Amino acid sequence: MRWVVAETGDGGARLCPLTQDGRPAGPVVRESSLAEAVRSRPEVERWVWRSTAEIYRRLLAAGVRVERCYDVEAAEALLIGHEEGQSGQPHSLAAAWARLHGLPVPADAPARAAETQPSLFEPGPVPLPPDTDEFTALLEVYAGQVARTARAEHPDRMRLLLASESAGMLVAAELSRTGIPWRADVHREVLDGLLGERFPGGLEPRRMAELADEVSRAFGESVRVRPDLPNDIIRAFARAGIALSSTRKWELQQIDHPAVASLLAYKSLYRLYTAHGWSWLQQWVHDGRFHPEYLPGGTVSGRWTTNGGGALQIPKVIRQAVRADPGWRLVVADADQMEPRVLAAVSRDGGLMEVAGTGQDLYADLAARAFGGDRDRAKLALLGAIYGQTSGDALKHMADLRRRYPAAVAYVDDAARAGEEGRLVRTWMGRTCPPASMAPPDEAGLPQEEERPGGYGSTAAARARGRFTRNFVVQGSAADWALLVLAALRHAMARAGLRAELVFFQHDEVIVHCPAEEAGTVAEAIATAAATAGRIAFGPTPVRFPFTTAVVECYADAK
DNA sequence: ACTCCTGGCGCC
DNA sequence: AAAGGGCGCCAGGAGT
Repeated sequence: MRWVVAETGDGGARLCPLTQDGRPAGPVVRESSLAEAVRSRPEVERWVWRSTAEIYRRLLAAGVRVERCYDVEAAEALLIGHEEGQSGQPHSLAAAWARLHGLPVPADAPARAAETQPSLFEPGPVPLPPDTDEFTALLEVYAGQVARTARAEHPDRMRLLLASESAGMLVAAELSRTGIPWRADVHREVLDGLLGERFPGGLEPRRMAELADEVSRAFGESVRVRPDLPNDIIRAFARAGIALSSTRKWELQQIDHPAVASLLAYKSLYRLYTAHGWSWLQQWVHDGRFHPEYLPGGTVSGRWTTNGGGALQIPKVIRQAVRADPGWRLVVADADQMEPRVLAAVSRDGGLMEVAGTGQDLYADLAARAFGGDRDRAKLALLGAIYGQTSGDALKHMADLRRRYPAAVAYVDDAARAGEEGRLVRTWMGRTCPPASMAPPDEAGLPQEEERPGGYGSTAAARARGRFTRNFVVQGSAADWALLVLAALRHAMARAGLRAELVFFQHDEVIVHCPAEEAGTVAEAIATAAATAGRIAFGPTPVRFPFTTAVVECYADAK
């Protein structure tokens, strides 16, 4: 049975059981401790509450684990996007309640700044009107959501999406609390080795200063050229007779000039220094763990983001600092060619399903069947189809692909056309892209083309939106599937009573930290979770979702 | 002092 | 060889 629970502000809670359609199925109980109220009711199948990030954080701190929940604010975001194409509209309980009653909708609270220490000025939830209590509002909004879900385009898939988004919220809260094992001493060794020693007074570390000098010298001028200022670099190359439109790496690599090598080396170190240097370590790693704050559904496509710490952009060289505890291992598992396999499953293209029905390297298989054995070309073609690439050999490859896998290409082409015409697209489970009017894509620098009324016409903006929606249906459906993997893995690990802990998630990759003797069981659980997720998300499908799994002591050794 | 924007690059 | 989708983060610079 489902129960709804709301905090009362004094550490207590109000709660009651719910009927199938979301109305009270018993008396409302008031308890003095939220944690005790939940802990003492293990028979509750799913807890309905306002916000997992807030309530579950407190429950975890009190040592209370929950198996399933329904996050009303997360559900509101998905439902409002599905119904009205208003992704990004306010989705707080207060906003949902106001919409229900036809009242002015309050804005969401601003995103909390990333901080390692709790702030004195936690913004807290968006307040309800003074004469409305949270419990009542929660009941009304939830019952409304149950009814709205039944009216979705695919109610069963929408229910699944709401449940898995909520599961993601539970996983995120647990991940943030657990953190990633992080050896600050190893991290410092890497920094010392690559960047050299630091000097007092906020100066650049030695190696960066040396490279900056080399860059200046290579231009052979008396003026100093600062490699961290793109304008400086472009002007210096211009004086040397080389015209650049930017200082991007791929553009610099094209030119022949003695400054290029040092400049590229500097940029690489600069990046490391600013993004994952000593101050990052100081700010984010405590007691041997890195605790990023995960935000499930932080992107429109359903991928997660993190708030501060850049947890989803950990550079390869820094991964040496991620080490298992003594006697423990890291089980590092990433889904093989997740997005092409998802495309096969959602488009139901016969040929592509057949290729994706093997556990083998999908690109190699694809290459053997359609690209004369050229794996790189096959990979490029398929990713180009998903990303909307239009240049280079992409168009020629698209033609090959379209002949061979017509339904798959038609699926993404349809999504692109919908986007260009200003329509909405959805993932397989019903996550919906933002409406065209909200975020008109902007292709700065391109000549403006005539715009037809009522849409983008065939402008650069229209094509950009087409690329976005083309990608959305694949990336988003993959994100939906990944949520189900996480949920299934979480349940399996809990059922098995392991000491293993999930410590990292990044789009198509999970890391589990576990005693060495549990590693085999964990690896099996991941494979099972992947298959389960595929079946639940897409129904019966020949498509397989293999993971590459490595059992290592150090994250850097996984690939 | 602050906020916002941009360039660049890390990850998927 | 060339530059397509989603992000976060940092530093510098412009604007206030």
